[in-house]
Amino acid sequence: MSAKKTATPQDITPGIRLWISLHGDGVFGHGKWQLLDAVHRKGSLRAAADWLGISYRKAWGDLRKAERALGIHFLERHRGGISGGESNLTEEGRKWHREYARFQDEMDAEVARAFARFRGRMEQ
Amino acid sequence: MSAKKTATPQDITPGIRLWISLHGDGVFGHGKWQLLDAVHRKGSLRAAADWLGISYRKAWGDLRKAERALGIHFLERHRGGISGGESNLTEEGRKWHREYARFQDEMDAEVARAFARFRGRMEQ
DNA sequence: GTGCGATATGCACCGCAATGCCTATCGAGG
DNA sequence: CCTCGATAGGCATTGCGGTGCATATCGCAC
Repeated sequence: MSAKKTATPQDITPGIRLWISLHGDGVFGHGKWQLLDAVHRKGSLRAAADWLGISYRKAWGDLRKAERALGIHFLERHRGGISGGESNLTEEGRKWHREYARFQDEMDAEVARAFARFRGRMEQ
Repeated sequence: MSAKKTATPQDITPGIRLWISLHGDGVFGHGKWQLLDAVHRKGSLRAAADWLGISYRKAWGDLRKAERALGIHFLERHRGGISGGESNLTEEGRKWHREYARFQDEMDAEVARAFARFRGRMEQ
């Protein structure tokens, strides 16, 4: 082991959380993106919630909040039918899903760079 | 008013939160930076807490957590004396205070740029 | 050696957001 | 027309971070 107590160990990592606010409060972030992502691949909000390990109640509430705040319909919902119902991303939903991911990815890469510089400055 | 419900209004803004983790949990972020900042200009932890509008209890606990986790002494504490005591940033504390601010500033600038690109992609 | 005000720390309590429980409603299919 | 499973949503509960309270210790000045 390298043995030190004062310096910056290797398991110090940067954290970042991004979101999009309307009038100051967050209405879309990583959690809701994951939800869109899960719906996209599962075909229903319920299956998406189960897949993510969160309650349907929360998933539904979160999505509603985002849709109301942004005035966007992310999902095309269908109730009833033999399967009980289903949900899929709308055209605009897919667009958000795709572009937000890119936004997040760009920032993830950037935080790694900025943190490396920070660390460089600290260790001299 | 511009009148729309589906598009992206002008008061949609990006949010970002940065922090530094050790073994996965955050030990230093904006809150603790503000604390260092307040101590720097006030000269005591108590005055800093009052200045920030948080309880001394919390300020003290937060700082202790960060110091223990990182193995760094941010403050040089003095108990007793006619004034009761005081605290000031150590050399290393000032360095963190300065460099973390730069790290944060760089990311703030970056998120503005990335979000502008995101918005540009969305409105076409 | 007494008083004062800040550091130091445990513990009990409180407020609010997240979590979960329960119920209603919908509609294709048999 | 009844079943089934998912959407829809009200409402009770809980979990946890922050606040407050209490107590101890320190050391300079008087």
